[in-house]
Amino acid sequence: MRLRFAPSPTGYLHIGNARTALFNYLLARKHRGKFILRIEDTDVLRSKKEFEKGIIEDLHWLGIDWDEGPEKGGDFGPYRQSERLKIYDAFAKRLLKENKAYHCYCTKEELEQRNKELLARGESPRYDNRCRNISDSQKERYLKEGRKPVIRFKIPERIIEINDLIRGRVSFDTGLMGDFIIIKSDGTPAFNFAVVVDDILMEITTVIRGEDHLSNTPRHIMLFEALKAKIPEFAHMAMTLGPDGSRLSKRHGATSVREHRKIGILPEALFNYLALLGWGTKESQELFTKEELVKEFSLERCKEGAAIFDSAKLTWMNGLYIRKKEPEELVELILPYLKEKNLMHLRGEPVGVRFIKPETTGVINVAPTIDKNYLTKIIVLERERIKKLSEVPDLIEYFLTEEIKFNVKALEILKKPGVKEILTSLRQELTKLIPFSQENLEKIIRDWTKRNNLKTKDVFHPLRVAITGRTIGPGLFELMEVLGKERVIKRLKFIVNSS
RNA sequence: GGCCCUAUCGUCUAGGGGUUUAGGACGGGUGGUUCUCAGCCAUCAAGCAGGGGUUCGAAUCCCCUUGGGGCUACCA
Repeated sequence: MRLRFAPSPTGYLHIGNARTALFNYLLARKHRGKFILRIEDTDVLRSKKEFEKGIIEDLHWLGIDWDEGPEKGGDFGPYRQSERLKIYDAFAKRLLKENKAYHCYCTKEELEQRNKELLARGESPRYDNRCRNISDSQKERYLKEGRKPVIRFKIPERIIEINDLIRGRVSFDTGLMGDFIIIKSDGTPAFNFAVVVDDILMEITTVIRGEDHLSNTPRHIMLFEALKAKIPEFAHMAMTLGPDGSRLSKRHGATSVREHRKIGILPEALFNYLALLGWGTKESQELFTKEELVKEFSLERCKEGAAIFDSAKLTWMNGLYIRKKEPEELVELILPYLKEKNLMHLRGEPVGVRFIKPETTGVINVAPTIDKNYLTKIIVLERERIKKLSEVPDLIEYFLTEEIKFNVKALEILKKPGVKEILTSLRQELTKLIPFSQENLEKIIRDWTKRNNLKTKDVFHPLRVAITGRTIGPGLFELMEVLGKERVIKRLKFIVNSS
């Protein structure tokens, strides 16, 4: 079994394409077949090397690997269509010779004009095959005019039936189609031709692709037949839609794998989530490891209807995977985000984290160095609140800056009558405390609260706000222990002394 | 316009003629745990697009309508 994923490097890896790649990958691995990456870069204008690189990186990041491909090599290469131009040319010549294709001299403008007229008359816009039997003199005249011909495939009129692995029998009447272009006037192959030639030569046995290619499949089948090649099996998977049910596009937010990676979605989460889009098990299982998916996946269980990409569910799943990670690993994953927000400063090995003032620009105001140990402790406290890695800097900022910011709600709480007195008294109590441990803190603060006939709520909350600047966060005592005596006292002092 | 695909809670889905008062998950509501948030636990609301058939019986099979998507490009 040989499967392939054939992206066009005209942009970064789209979520929908990533899902196509994933399904191909899963099936290939399940059946211990070969998975091939082929770059369809015949659109010279839009294709960019940078995107090819990006797609390869993103696939790897997602956890998808392949057996043959442009960087990897293989016995069926080259795997970049731009490097196979001679091959397409030879196949086109063969069709020409066998009278299964012909040169067409119509210009883009002429075609456009004719289609417009057809449409105006209420007829179907399509090529009228007029160059099929063009005379030699006419041909010469066109050539003299400087027209560059395209090569069109001569469509045999008949009914073509596809036995799609996902949607069953689908039939098309080729009599309704016009002869289509296989070689463009610049000599490069049209998509419909290049795919077929490549799938033949790369001995692809199963083609899994998006439903947008279903209507192209009869054209492909005609070409396979004309070239006397074995026709592969086809499976057309339903499209991935945006929240409003239209095609997933930029206006729906993050649509590329890269963007998701950037906002801190874990590859395992995206992998798992994507698999669930248009596929599911009898048990409606939600969480799968890669190995489980390879084992469980099947085309028979793919849904025919399109699926809407739900980022809320992805986010939920991401939180789940984050909570499953070891704190040490999470710290490593978070480092780039902290760096980006200027919340840490990397220096040599091992990586050290230093305090800096949040609004520092230019010269970094060096503060006490803290290490990954400290970060790990922080992450342990905050882990269950993390949904995306990009949220972490904001979540843990008050652990990493000397001066903390107070939000509006926090300020309101600090302004309440009696709060300052409570904090003043509490500060004295805490100054004496050794060791500054969670257990110790809880005991002494609870005792103090009881002794003063106060409700825990009226003590704990202001205390939290005073030392973190915010009303939400991890458990108060564990938070205080991690923050450390020095910082806690300093922050309390700041509040108490301010008017 | 023509052709093709498609349709179960807001979303992802289970269901493939009777076992279904249509199950699970996300999201939402409520309650509990708790200084807060998150998490966890409990709980609630929410759906077979509409209309015809077939059948003793239909979410499940067929047809039509409607909605959505795709192809109809010298894009892929």
